[in-house]
Amino acid sequence: MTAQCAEYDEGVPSRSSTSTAPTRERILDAFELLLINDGERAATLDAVAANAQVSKGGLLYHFASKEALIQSLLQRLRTLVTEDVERMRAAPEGVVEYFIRTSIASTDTAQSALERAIVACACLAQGSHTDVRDAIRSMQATWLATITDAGTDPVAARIVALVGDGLYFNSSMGLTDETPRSQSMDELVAAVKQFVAKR
Amino acid sequence: MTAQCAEYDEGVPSRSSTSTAPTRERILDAFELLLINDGERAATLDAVAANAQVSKGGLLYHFASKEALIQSLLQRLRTLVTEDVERMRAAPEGVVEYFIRTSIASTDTAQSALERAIVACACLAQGSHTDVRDAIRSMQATWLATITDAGTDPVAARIVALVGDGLYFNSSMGLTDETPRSQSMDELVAAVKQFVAKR
DNA sequence: GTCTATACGAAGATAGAC
DNA sequence: GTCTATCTTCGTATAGAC
Repeated sequence: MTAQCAEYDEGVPSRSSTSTAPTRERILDAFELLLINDGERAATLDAVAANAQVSKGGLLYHFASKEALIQSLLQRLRTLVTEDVERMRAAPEGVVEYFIRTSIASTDTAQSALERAIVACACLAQGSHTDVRDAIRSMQATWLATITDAGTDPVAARIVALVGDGLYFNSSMGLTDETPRSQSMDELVAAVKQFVAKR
Repeated sequence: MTAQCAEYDEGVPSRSSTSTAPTRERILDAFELLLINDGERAATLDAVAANAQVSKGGLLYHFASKEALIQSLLQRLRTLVTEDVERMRAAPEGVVEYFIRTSIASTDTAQSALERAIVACACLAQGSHTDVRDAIRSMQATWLATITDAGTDPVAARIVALVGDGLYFNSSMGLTDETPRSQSMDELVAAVKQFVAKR
């Protein structure tokens, strides 16, 4: 195992994925963005291909079917969650603050890649994609465990987790103007931490 | 205005809407249930018609287009929210407890009708239905105002609202086995109330 | 690896019979 | 009010050229 895995310009599908990233990644990014911005219904193979700047045939060379596209997105989510939990465990500001702040749109590259994957998968989860739901449930379980492992009271941990879900719910459904470093976020974080400390 | 408005067997589309309710309501119920259980993609006119036990032509007599169907669902939501806020304001257990407990699947008829409408609309809101998003945002604003009007500290109110959103997020996305009177709900309510009281 | 062309079914909507 | 065609467009997927 050498130390490559260079990741290209990964995580920055800034301009509708007109990036120089390899086709496969560009397609996955386009799929993600379509799900986030326009919902499952709009994320058709045609639309994905157009946004990734390949033909439908080109897309289907990389992902043999729509199902394959979904599975790859799920795989991306799982990888990002694993990495995130490690950062969370190591966070100097503490697990709770890290969790709350990263529950809304971030400008940090690694973090926002995760958020995009989550919101995109949440869109798919509303349909009857059992495996997508399972992945999200498993992610939530991991978060909850990480919070309680850090010594947080179980009920408080549950509330923290729900606040995070609430933030995702809002961001998966249109504009939460909020940024992770806004004043209202600071107040929210302070209040939650105060609550957790008192239990 | 006489005191009819009998509502038929409204609010109980228990068995896939095989009810005796008038066709229009049966169709709307079927649309709602399809959105909830199988997502936006599955809620096609064909599927709605089949579940409401009318033909597609019959459906389109009552609702001239899919858009009309959506608008009627939105109207139903707005009506139910208005009624709910009145109940919330008058709730003997207090605004906060009422809000938290009614944020998950209820067996109460009036309450569950609202929940169904919300979850169904949340599914639609992921697409680019601007008006659906607006309706949900307005509903959230009303709730938040009701909580703060009851004397709750603004930051605490925001946390309460987020916990509610989190509960909806989970229930809009698959099984939260939770019931409004389970032990874990009692603990959750107690903890939230304790937090609110201390601010 | 990427494209064009095409098959085929599904989804929304219309027309008109009963 | 409700039904059965029928039309059209869209979405997924395949075949085969470059």
